[in-house]
Amino acid sequence: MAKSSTPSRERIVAGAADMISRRGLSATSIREMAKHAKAPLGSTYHYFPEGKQQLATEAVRYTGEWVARSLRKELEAGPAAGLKAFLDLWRKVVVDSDFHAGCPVLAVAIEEPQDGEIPPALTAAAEVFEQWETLLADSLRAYGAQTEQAAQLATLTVAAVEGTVAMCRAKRSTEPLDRIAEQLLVLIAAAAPK
Amino acid sequence: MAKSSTPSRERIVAGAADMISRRGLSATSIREMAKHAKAPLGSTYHYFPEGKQQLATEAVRYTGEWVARSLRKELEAGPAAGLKAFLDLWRKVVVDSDFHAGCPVLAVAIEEPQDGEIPPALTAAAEVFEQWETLLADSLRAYGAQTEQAAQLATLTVAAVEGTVAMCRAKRSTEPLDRIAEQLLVLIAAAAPK
DNA sequence: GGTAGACTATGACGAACGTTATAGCCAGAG
DNA sequence: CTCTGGCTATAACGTTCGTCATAGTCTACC
Repeated sequence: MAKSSTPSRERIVAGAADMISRRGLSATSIREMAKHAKAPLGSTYHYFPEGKQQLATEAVRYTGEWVARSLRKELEAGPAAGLKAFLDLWRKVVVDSDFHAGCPVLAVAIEEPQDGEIPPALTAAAEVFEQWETLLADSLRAYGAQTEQAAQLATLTVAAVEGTVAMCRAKRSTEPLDRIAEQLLVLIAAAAPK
Repeated sequence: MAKSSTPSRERIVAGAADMISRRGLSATSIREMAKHAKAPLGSTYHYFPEGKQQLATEAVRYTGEWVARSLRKELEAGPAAGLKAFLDLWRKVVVDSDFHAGCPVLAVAIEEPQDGEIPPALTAAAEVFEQWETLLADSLRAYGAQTEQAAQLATLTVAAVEGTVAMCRAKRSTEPLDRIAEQLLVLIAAAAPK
């Protein structure tokens, strides 16, 4: 008992994140998530008793932490290095999946809440975006950027990368990523001189 | 006969674009699209015999042309005016829908092709992005921007706005749009001085 | 006024959906 | 050994999905 850290549970979450990033939340069925993680369907409802919403929420947070970890590490070398890592990470996701996968956080963010209630997965997506922005903005400020400028630039960076990943998938090319990389690197160099 | 320009057909396409922008493509059923346009289900298969994919493709192109029209008009006053119109247009979509609607082109762009085939709706999304970028880039060049710089800035703008619209929905706030607006306006003013 | 062809109404098809229930397995504690 | 409780296996529930077929209505021209 109390042995709730079975590798099976994390495998389901990681697999769910991958599938959501490819097909979107509502096009991904719980049966497929289970099969993709080689777990029985019953297990998903055992680990995630609140069903699909809970699984989606955890997948978003899982991705958020995965990216944040890389971001935190590379930002130690300054905001430009952090941005490069951010760009490379998403480029790898897109290329390795042959333009099939993207960002699961974005995929969840654009699904409409149909009740009056705001689904927890959407709130989680907002928090993940906020977290990424804060990491970037803090680093920019630490390297000399003005407070307001840092916040604006961080938002621009996260939004542009998210949008560009989607554009790369549609165009089946990484050229959009290459283009915004140049622009963002210049911007960051100018805003955070030291 | 030959009276294929019934208002009913366009109503279905416009309604489909709206619904796709809210819930994504696969979460939007043909039955709901028909009901939303007050058209019978049979009519959708009469007007769009290739089914859901055709309807999605036309919805993407419809939105693409709607935005391009506004863009072309406002860009006559220069790239800064065009950008402002682009931002305002999407801000209006997000606010008027109480953060429920976004961009249907983005929604279609992030759906995985499950066969080896690339669905026509995805190709249409790529073309729409390309069209918006070209409109912006041409205007930037006409006002003095370098060729390469103009292309990069146009891609950054479209991608950032698309990503920001999604962020605004998740956060239920227009603040991200306000932030990137400032940054992009400065960028464009610097790149296209006259 | 009759006939053709554009549109609508209705219902059905198999498949897949999210979710739940129940019975079985199989480790470790007593 | 027995027993408990975490996990699995299997089947079923009601609903909705995309798509198709068919019969009916309506309108515009000859």
